Amino acid sequence: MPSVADRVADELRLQLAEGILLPGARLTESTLAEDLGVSRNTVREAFAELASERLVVRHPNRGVFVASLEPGDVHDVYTVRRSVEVSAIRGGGSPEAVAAVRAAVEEGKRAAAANDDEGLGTANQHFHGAIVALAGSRRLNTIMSQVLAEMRLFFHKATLDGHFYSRYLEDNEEICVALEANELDRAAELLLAYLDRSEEKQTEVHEE
Amino acid sequence: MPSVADRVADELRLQLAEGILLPGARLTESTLAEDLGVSRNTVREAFAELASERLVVRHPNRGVFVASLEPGDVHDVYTVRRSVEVSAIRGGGSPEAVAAVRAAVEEGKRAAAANDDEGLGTANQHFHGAIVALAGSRRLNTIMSQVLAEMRLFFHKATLDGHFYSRYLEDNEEICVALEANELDRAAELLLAYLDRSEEKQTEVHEE
DNA sequence: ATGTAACAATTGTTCAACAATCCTTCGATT
DNA sequence: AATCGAAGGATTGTTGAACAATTGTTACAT
Repeated sequence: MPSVADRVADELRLQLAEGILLPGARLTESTLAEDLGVSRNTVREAFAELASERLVVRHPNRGVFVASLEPGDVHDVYTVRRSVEVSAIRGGGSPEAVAAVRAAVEEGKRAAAANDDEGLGTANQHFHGAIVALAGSRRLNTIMSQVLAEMRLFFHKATLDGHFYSRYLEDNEEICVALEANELDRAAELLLAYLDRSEEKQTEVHEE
Repeated sequence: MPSVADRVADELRLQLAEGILLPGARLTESTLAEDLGVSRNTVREAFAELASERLVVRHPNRGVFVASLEPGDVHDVYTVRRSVEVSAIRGGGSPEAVAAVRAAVEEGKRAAAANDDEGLGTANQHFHGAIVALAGSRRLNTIMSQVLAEMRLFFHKATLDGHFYSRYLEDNEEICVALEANELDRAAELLLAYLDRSEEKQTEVHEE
């Protein structure tokens, strides 16, 4: 029984992830309300949700816009990821949580075998989500899922690039193996190196 | 010129931190709107803000309530803190950022000298905020300030306890010295130990 | 070209209404 | 007496319309 505002927010989140709404685009309350068949007030509540997730930015008296990456934001996002993911993997995790990481790795392999680029991307996100889930913290999980949502929004082009994830598969496998062997320091190092490399790539892609 | 909704949210945040609104208390839209002289819709927007900060919980069709600690939440909050604070201190930081940490330590000493318990508490929060600020990440900073707001809400009683922070002063000093000497691993260890001890204490206090 | 005054469009906020949902009270039934 | 269920009241969820405040733009005068 999700509320109408929640469904509006979900719809927008979807369109943001799909790249239908591009960064910088303006979201006008009245037209959105009409298009979705809801009231302006409801749209506003949805905006409040999305703004709290940084998917959308409010310019007072000017309107809300799809969030766009400012210089330094790529680094900022990766700073959060390094903090959250590395500490999570350092703490190990329950066998089920580790199994979830493994499952994400396999999901990625299947997607690669099927030449499913989009599947590869979501599998990668599942992988990193599973890493954070190792910590078993509700709050860390929501932090991570918000960061991932931001990345979907910003790096949409990059994820469309086919072999962008190609290398990641082996990385994830290696990290997962280390994790399963309980070599946590090594796993953390690998993950950190991965994140640094990934940041570098994303920074390149985003400079144009 | 903050919006009305923002001011309502600020007012509520204040009352939450002050302990005027206690965990579990119900916040009725209509009465709040009347008391603050604003519209129900505006109150709702403020609620959306606070809910995104976990200061308040929405029970659909039932109303919003001041967030209350469920079993495991103390541990959860400290899991976030360990993740964010420890990684931040491990990365060192600019001289100005380190100076800010030092300033928070001195602020705490002054408060202790003046027997100002409340000042001791806020100084401690400044200290940990400054630690996270070492990382120079906007997102980590907002995450931390939300966590601190949660702690203010939950542990209000504890902060009223005078010598609750007494030991913390020396801890902070020691951590700060290690940081200033650029002994980052040692500083991280000290901080981690501090957090573990703090969690233990808070857990005790909260079990009644 | 520059500044300014009117103008249109959009947001911020209020108000009033109504449907949907929840909680309680009060019976009715067994 | 206890249980169940049906009204009743209260509050939330959502709508629609209105208006003030602010911004951006256009047209005009200098």
